[in-house]
Amino acid sequence: MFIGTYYHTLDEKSRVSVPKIFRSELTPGSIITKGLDGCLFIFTAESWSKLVGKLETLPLTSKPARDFLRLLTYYATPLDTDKLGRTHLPDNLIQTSGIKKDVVFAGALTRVEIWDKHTYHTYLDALTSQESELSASLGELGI
Amino acid sequence: MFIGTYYHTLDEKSRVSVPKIFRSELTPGSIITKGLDGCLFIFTAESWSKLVGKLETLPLTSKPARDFLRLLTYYATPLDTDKLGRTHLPDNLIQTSGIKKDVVFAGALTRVEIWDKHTYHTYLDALTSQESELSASLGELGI
DNA sequence: CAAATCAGTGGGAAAATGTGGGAGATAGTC
DNA sequence: GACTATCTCCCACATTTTCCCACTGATTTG
Repeated sequence: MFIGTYYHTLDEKSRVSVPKIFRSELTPGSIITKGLDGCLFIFTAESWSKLVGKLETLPLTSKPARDFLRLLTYYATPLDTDKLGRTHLPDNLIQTSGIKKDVVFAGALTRVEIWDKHTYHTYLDALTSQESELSASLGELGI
Repeated sequence: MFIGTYYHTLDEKSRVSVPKIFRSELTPGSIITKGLDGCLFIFTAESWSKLVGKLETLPLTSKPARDFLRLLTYYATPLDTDKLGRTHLPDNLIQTSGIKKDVVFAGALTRVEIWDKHTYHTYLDALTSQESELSASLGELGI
């Protein structure tokens, strides 16, 4: 289970430290790819294969299904870290997420999300102002 | 069952003592996260895992679902205490709750709530003046 | 009323983590 | 075949975090 928010920096070699407490769960086989709302997703091997299982059932004839599948798979790359727990971010992932230097890792239960710091705060500010509407609408889910 | 109100102070290292009588129920696995109305929630391990079970069923494709999930998980952090019963509050929780130095722990049956002292009193004053309207609207809930 | 114990606060030291830089190896090109 | 550029691995330093100890104030008991 991934929770919490952690700040790190991208160095000149496009390396970034994976937060220490996430490492034990992000075993080899984890996949990093383009996410939704402007962030990147890191899936564990397990949650990735669950997602792939669902994607494979989508009909080839549905354009939104093809688009969604491509978004996830085109950008996907294995997450491998060096001895000190840093991973290399490919250029296409850096560009699509708008990551500059300051990076935010945020836990979202089954996945880790990576944000550019500025994008993250913009997103979170918007979220906070919708807080009451959100909690009201999800009260309907029995939460 | 958590009841009562207790005052403590945040030190320069962002540590705060958990009220003694709450500790036995706040076993390892308890989670602090952003609450509603400006306070923080401490969930017991049990109530948190119930919540997680529901959150994990939310579809990845729903924007409101992603938003709500992030609101809860991004701010979440394990409540672990040092040998003297203090816990560390991460910066994002301090900022979002407006906690300065004086902190209020308040029991709310299944959870503990943490307030900035000033925010707490402002909230409570407003509450007191609405008492009669409140009791009226609660009639609708069958209480 | 006094003494002792317990809870809360503050500070200091040691360990661990994050960041930057450098060296070596590999691959591609001229 | 050699040179250059890129990528990967490794090491060291600095900062942050965590653990431990001591003091103060309050409450309870003898």
